[in-house]
Amino acid sequence: MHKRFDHREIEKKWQEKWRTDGLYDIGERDQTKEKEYVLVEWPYPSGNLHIGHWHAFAVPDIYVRYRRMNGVQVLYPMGFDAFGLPAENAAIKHKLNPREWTESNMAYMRKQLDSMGNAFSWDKTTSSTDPEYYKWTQWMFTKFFEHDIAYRGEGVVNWCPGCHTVIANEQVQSDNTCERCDSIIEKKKMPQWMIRITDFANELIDDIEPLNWPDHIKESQKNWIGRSKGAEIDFVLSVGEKVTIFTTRPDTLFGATYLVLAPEHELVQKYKNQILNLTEVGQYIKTSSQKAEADRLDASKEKTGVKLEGITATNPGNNEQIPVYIADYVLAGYGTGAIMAVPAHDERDFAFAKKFSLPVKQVVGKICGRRESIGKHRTGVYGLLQNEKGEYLIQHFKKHNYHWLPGGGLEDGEDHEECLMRELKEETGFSNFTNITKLTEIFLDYTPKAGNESARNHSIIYFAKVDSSNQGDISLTPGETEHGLSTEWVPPDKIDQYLRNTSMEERSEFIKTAIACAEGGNYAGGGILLNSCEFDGINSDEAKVAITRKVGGRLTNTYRLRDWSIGRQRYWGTPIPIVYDPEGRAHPVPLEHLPWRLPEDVDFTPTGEAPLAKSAELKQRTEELFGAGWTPEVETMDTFVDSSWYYLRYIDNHNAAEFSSLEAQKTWLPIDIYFGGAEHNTMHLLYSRFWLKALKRLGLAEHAEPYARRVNRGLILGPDGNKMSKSKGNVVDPDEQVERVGADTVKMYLAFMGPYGEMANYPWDMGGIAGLRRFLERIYGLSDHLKNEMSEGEENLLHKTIKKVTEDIKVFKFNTAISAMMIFVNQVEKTGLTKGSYEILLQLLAPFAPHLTEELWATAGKTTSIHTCAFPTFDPELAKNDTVTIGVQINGKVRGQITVSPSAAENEVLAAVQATEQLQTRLSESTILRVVYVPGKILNIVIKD
RNA sequence: GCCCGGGUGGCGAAGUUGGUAGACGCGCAAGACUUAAAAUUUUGUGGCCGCAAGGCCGCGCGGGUUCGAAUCCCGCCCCGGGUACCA
Repeated sequence: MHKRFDHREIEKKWQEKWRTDGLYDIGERDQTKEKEYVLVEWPYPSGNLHIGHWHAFAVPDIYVRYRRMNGVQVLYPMGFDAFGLPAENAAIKHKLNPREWTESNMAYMRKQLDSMGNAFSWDKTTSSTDPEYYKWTQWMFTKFFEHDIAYRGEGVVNWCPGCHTVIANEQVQSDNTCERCDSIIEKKKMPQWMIRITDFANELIDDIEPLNWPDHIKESQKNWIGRSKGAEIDFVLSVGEKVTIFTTRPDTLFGATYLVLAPEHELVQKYKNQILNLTEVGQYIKTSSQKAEADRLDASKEKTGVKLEGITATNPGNNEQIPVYIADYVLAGYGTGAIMAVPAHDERDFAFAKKFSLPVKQVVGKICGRRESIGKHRTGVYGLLQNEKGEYLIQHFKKHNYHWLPGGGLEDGEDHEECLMRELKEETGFSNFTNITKLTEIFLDYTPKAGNESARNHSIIYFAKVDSSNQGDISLTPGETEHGLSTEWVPPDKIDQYLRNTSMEERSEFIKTAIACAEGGNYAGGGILLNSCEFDGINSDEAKVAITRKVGGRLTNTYRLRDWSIGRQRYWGTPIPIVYDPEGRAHPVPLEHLPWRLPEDVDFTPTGEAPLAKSAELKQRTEELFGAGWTPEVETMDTFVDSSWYYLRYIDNHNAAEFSSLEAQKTWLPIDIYFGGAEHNTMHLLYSRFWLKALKRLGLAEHAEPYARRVNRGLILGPDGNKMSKSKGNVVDPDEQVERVGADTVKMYLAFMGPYGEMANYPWDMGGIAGLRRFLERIYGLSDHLKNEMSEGEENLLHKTIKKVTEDIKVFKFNTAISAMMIFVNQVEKTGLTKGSYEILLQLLAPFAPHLTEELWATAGKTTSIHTCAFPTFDPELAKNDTVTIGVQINGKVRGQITVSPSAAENEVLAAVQATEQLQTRLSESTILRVVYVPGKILNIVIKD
């Protein structure tokens, strides 16, 4: 019978002791120790800690404690991101002050956070609503304003005509109506405070590469920024004005058969008197302003648009007159808000052209090729095309697990080129390849795993010269195949999909077709132009430059990323520290008047006016400080601004003279690990990365990147497997759980659910948590099993356990670390353990169950905290196994097992297998063709019956 | 729609430089203890066939490569996150 422990008493006792001892306060930087800055996303004080907060804060605490036990000075701060909409909504609903609501929430949540027993560095805390915090948010804004990083610009907002105010996307219902008044929401351009984040777009893309982040997050960030190389080209309209379009495909200029402007494009308003169908156009503009952006871009939805009657444009390539449309698949905020439409080479343009019966003119050829599977060691794709000099471009795309073989298996004495020539002859039936030259190798975007460099994906391009006398049998029309009209280049990884229905028998015919089709162009950036006057026959990459130059265009990058609109017509946020002089010019509020306090005399119920506009005190304050006729800015800042620099305040939270000294930054930055949820992988990470770069540009920061490493956690679901929500009634209250089974159990259960660094979803399971409680109870009773002598295998198991726990904590696989300790306990409960082993187990467990282990440590007679001990180390020799059981396969199927020494040689193992009665019978009547032996893993015997 | 993830027993999962699929925990079943229950404890537990030995099938679905595939390649399906004023 196990002793049960009283978690309520133990946890309370030790939390108080740790607090009075200041055990976790970080204090000054201790230069004798390595530093580590572990950051978790600061919570919004919604009023109640939920189980997701536990998952976010208590599980990384395991790592923090582990590192401290390794002698590292680990900064693990916590604070509150306390401005935001929910406080204002609660205030409106319950007629309270947002500050009171927020502060009482923070006080309550602080108690809840304390109940975790985490090793938080509370001496470094801060909160975004603290005037000493937002003072610096404001100061940085004024610096950005002075350096033109912050500016007054135009932004697109959700405008509710009913409430007469801007509303959040979240407040827009799925039918595009306002959640408060059900009016239809309109997109509206309004003057906005903007941050010039696009100025940093290149740095934000380029600096991300060296970071120790998961590739998928880097990918998300890059995609969000969406850099595309292209060109701006001016088209002259019949009204005499130029319109600048952006295109990523200037090489297709000659295929532009119409022009499309975003409905919001300024020229539409400017020349509305020239538009003959203005009523129809006006109607369309209104309708599209009422559509969500995602709907406008939805490729599956039918394209809409209206022709601007009375206006045409001149294609600067060929001087053709082409019609001008407005269509909402073109966005005002991307590129220049105007495009040249090339239906032959853009899917969206093609769909639009089909609907409006516009001409489609192809100006590059199409992809040709076929998937091959020849012989044992290769599979690949050939693409062939011909340029104007009568040369064939042959592309061979190859993906193989073992190694890359250009063109396939080399025969004796053959080099790569000879090999490819031979195979091309065999495969195509053409015998007239006379010369073949490797042009270039392309490494596809793929990172080889360590030690396996040969396995990367290649594409290799060869030029093959062909005797031109033998081309009579190639005659097909470019652009036409059984696959229909091609409207885009097909990238290498889509070739399989494109060609999958082609059978092996058609091979020779297909490749002939491919060669013929290739008279037009190709894919992968090397296309050849058609129907483009003097550019015919030129490679499309060259044509991009040449055509842009010819028509006076400019090669540019454009970004999907838009400048950051930070103004909010809300009360509960950091006031934008700007005042306007009587002439309406904006001036930053100088440092001596910061913090520019949020006024208290405000009615924040929505009336259509920004809440701060209603403050008499703010008006008066402005006039007093700056003079009569001066007026305050009445907008507050997006809360993403507050959370863009909180990690800088943590490290210097009492500094009254600076937001964060360079000294503190040198000491603590960069953040070594930033734990957080996937929901912040794009916007928050991008904004905060930007913020530091902007500070650095102004000489206010030391580093260019804040987060050296990013780790995502999964999501905790309700017991029913759905996302927790009050309406579903599946919310798990952590306080109840802690009361019932204790903080250590809750923490360990969350750690045990699955690997921490993976973005899976984990349903909460009441039975599962009971299992962890049982485990801790067994630990509590383990001192009954103490004995003086080591049992057989105890030392080996102990060292294996230390090894496993150590290795797993380092990679945040707390689940398997716990499982290793369970295996240890399962064993020693049967055989007993020495006091030494027992104490090491407690130390291993200390980061996971800090209260219980501290209690047992004290019970064992120790007078100092277990959390100040060094983490146990293992001896690799003692952790080794002297035998290993491997699987025996026959023709790839497992037919038995055999226990051998890990270092046994293949012939020894094979002999042992042949001596085994059970396997002998299977082997005796057969011929062994091949034996594959992987030491420590398997022995596979390939036989023929 | 677009971008990024995830999918392995009844459940959470382990196992990924390709090498015995299901460690550990939950649940379930049977036994011990108990007047009984709870708690505790022992044993068993992927599915199908078989008394057993053993066999066949199994990692969302369909193909492929390989002596060998959860793992690599191609094509799909379902679920989750983000989508710029929720934080």
